[in-house]
Amino acid sequence: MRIAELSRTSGISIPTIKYYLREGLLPSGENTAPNQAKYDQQHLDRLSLIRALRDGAGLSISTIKRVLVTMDDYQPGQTPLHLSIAIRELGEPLTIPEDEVDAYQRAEVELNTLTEDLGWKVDLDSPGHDDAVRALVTIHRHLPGLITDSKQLHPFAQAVRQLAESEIPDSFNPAVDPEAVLHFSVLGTVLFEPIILALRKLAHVDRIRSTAAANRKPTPSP
Amino acid sequence: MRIAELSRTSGISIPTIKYYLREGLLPSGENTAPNQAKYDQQHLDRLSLIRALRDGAGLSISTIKRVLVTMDDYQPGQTPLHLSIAIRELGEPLTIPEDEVDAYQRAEVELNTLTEDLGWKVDLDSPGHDDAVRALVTIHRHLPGLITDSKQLHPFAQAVRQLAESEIPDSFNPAVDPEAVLHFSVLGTVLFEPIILALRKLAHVDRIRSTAAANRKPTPSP
DNA sequence: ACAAGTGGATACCATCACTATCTATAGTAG
DNA sequence: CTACTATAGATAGTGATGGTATCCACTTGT
Repeated sequence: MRIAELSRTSGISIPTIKYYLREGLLPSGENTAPNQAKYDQQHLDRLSLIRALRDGAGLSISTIKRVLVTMDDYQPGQTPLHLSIAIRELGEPLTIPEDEVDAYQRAEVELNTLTEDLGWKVDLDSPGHDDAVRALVTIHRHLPGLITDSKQLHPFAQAVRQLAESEIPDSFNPAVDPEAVLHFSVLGTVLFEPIILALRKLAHVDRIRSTAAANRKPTPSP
Repeated sequence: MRIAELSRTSGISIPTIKYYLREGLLPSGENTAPNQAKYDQQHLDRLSLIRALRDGAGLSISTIKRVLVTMDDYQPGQTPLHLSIAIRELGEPLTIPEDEVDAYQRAEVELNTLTEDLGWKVDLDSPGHDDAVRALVTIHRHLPGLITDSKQLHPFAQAVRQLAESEIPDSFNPAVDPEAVLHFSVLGTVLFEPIILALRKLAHVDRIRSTAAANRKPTPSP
């Protein structure tokens, strides 16, 4: 198909498609002449993936590019590691301002303690590691004293682990069609994020209403 | 204190402070002359809150403004409702493109079914409602057929509820210093979001490594 | 008296994610 | 063949965002 059809089918304007081509998010079509190229289903799929990453978690074009490049690196036979690497690219790489090295170091130690206490098999290269460190630093900066001991995070982290268990059942086996798993995992990681955050807010509301109702009855005369 | 000290203490440049003043995020200082004003601890607190909302969840200036304006509306005695309203402002208001009305309607029905099934006491005005609808629409668009029945989300939603329970203990009582609760709730909602998402990724890694290890042993000869 | 600091207004700037235009050429209907 | 539209690739422009920078007529501190 030619670019006009690609645009019509995907619902993305031609200038935008050209922009994605320039930025290296979309591979060029196969040239049939210096100013003619043909595109196929792969290009449609790629455009759909780009939009999903953008709409789902509002990823920037440069982050999407990193993810896609890593996904394209995939060679059959290297699944579990590669899957991690691709998902790690969803976060921004950690850059530590020189005047805050120790804040980051403390956060990193805190995170290591937490994951070791819980027995999680993760390491510094795992996706989420850098994001967690960054988030801990931000919390300590803006709510200092809230977390004085990483043990305080245990119930919280265990609840998040429950969440992960509900997403990845015991039967999960990445050996089945690794490429599909890669695609689905990246997309699932991103598309469920907003749902989690939204449901969390709803659960908070329910929780506050429930505890308020429960607290009202036992203490009718304060 | 004067603006130079406000800037030094908060670590935010004078032009940026003036920008926040212009945008209505920061109230003006008390004028002592046509070109002199004095600022106090409230302004420092406000600047810190602005940065927390920005750094924590990357909220836009306009969203932060909406949140702050709502928080400022607070009148003693109206806590639980007001708390909800302030937190609802953390999300973008829902605007439905006219050509997708039914996709949004279906998502809304799906969400209502889910919360009713689970017995959550929430309504259309609850914080998270609009975000959840938006997120469901995005999932259906990019992974059509993944969720055919809202019951599929039950384990997932229950896990999120566990999370909320770990954050809001049974003893939670908003009657104690409502203003502090408001401040803390808004900040907590935002600052824990990146931690949740990061820990989720780490939990995924652990889960995949664990299930991979478990699956390897029972099937030594495929 | 005078340098340094201030509030308020306005202009400017860099980044981001597109969007538009231009040119030389290719496909295509009559 | 002609006339027309479509195309690749290059370059330039746009609107929104989140600040910076400059200017002015003043105060303030010394």
